Amino acid sequence: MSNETPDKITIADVARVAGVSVSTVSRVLNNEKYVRPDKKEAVQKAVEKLNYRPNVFARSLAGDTSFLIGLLFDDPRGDYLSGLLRGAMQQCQRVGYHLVVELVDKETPDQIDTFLDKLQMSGVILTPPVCDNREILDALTRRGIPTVRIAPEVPCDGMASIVIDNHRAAFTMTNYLISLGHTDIGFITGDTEHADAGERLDGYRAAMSENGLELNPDWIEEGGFTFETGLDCAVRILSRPNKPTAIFASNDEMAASVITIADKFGIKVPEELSIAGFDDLTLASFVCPSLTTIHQPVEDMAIAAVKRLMEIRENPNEGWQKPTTLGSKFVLRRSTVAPSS
Amino acid sequence: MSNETPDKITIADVARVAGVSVSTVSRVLNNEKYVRPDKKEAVQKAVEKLNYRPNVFARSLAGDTSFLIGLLFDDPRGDYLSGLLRGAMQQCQRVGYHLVVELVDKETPDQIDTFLDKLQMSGVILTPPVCDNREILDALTRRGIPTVRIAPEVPCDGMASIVIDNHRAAFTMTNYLISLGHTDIGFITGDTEHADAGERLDGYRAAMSENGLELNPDWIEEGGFTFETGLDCAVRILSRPNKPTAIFASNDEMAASVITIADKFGIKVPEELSIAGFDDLTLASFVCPSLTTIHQPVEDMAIAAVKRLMEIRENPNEGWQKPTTLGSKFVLRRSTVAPSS
DNA sequence: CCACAATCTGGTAGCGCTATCAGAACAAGA
DNA sequence: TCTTGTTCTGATAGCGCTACCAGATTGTGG
Repeated sequence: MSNETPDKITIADVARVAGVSVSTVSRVLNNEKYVRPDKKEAVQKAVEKLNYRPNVFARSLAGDTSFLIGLLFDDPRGDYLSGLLRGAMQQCQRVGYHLVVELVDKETPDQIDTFLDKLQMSGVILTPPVCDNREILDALTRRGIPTVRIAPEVPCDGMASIVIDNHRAAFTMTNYLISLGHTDIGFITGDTEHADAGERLDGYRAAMSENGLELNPDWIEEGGFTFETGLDCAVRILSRPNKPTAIFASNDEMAASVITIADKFGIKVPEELSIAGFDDLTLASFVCPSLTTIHQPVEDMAIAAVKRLMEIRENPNEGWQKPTTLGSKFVLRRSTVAPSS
Repeated sequence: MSNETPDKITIADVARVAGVSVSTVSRVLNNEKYVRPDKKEAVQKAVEKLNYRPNVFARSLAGDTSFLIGLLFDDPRGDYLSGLLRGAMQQCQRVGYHLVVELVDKETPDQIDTFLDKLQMSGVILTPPVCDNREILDALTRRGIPTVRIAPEVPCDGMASIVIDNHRAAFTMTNYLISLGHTDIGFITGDTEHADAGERLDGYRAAMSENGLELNPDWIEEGGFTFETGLDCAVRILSRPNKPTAIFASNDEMAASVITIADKFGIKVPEELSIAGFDDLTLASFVCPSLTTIHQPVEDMAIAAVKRLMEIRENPNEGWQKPTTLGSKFVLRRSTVAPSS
């Protein structure tokens, strides 16, 4: 009846079974050099046989790595952030690390110090918008903790980052709309504070000018990456006497706003107005018509972040500040067609 | 220039400053009794002054708690799961614990053993559908790790759980539809494997019978909590010669399916067909018309889970198997109106 | 053959904390 | 006064592991 707790197996047990010293076992576990192949194998066999798992706490206390990676959030909700979480978990699992998540509350900024001091993180991943929080960046730098920022806005010396090719993606989307026959293409920007927003706008501009199309300032509105701001922009653009035949919104939420407003204005989508989004949130498939958009490889970005962290650990003195850029993907759905005229 | 790593402050430093022994400091830190108030205060002052943070690894290694709570996911995406994550992070922060998240991969089931052996979790929170995974439940039970399951389907001896009042909520919603004047009310169930699904169906049934309304089996279809299964159910119900004037779907995704299909069939929503959902996902506000639904207190459930874990630690021998039930909230939006006839 | 380096191996001192024990201080009753 | 119990305090032995050092073993060139 009594299902006793299985005896704790320590490194000493492994050493005994393998017929070596604890030092040697430790060496094998940490993949150090200077271990003879036969002993290495013996240790591995013993580990297997005893089903031994090294204790993270003891390792952390004695050594300098904790095998813990911190993932800092402002708010984990939404497709984007939870996609990052998923990717990070996957990759951590693969490399035998563990993910500790923490909310970064604006009201209690020094909690980050507590967090970093209590758990000696091996590395930290910063998600937007936390990745641009100066206090946090400083706290991390001060402690010399390897850090990777995902889609940061502002630059930060010597910190690695993972970004996507916003410019190219926006360029591709705009080009696609032009290739359908659109010449009157509106654009709704994101929050201009955000680097992504600017890059997407630039990509749109580049495609327009490269195709000899003029930008009509009446059709370019500044949104804020939210459904509400998108509504305002859509109203402004679609209230004008001359309307564009297509609108490219900087993200899916704002594209959804455009659909809503077009509906209110009695403008048929996509027949009278093509709409393109960016991000490929789940809502992009749900809205009617479903959104032609740009799919961000969110999970891959998190995976890349963890990989980057491992590289930094192994080679701390490289120049890691150059961002890693991942490619995005064009997704064709129902919200874009050739102009009707 | 050189921003030196701040000297590590240990419990010994605190002891020296406070003029007591490390034992006493430890006692204060762990809130043990048998410490004179004046010494306690001296220690607290010293902690404050030195900005001391206890090292989690040392505490875990020496003691029996790790101050880490595990949150196990099948997939963290979607409003529901990321809401849980947010709640759990919040509450952990409040009580000075930390959240370690892990993906439970079906392909590598023994990874959970590794996980549990490596990091001695103080407690574990199981999210659906992981909370019904037998292997994991066994692994946890075997180790005697305090566990709380969120919205579990199947019972499990001696394990705490957090649930919502599905029955009452479904009853309320159905009653609301009836009060509008609907008598022909269809229902789309969730995955029948899931306990939630059955309870919601029962709530609907109870309200119908209590109001003297008969159930029309033509209008009750078995879905699977997904957008796709919802589409099928909607098609089946709305293809019938006699259609209901309202459909209550067991979750928002399936309610969204009904909107889509009604649209295809040329049925006006809500004028000709009222639609109610359940869960209050973000999509409930986005779809057109926005969904009248039941809001689940997702974050609160996670908060309750962490609290429960703390209670279990403090009082391990209580009967914790009784589920904690949280109340849900009726949310009125645009998808439901009185029948037109 | 030796000298010297390169490659291995084991012993052991902690990492920072808690658990445990022995004993001090104090209170209350005989 | 001396018990007896209760409250309080400090010394110290680890928790399981890695870092470091000292020594053993092997390889290489003169």
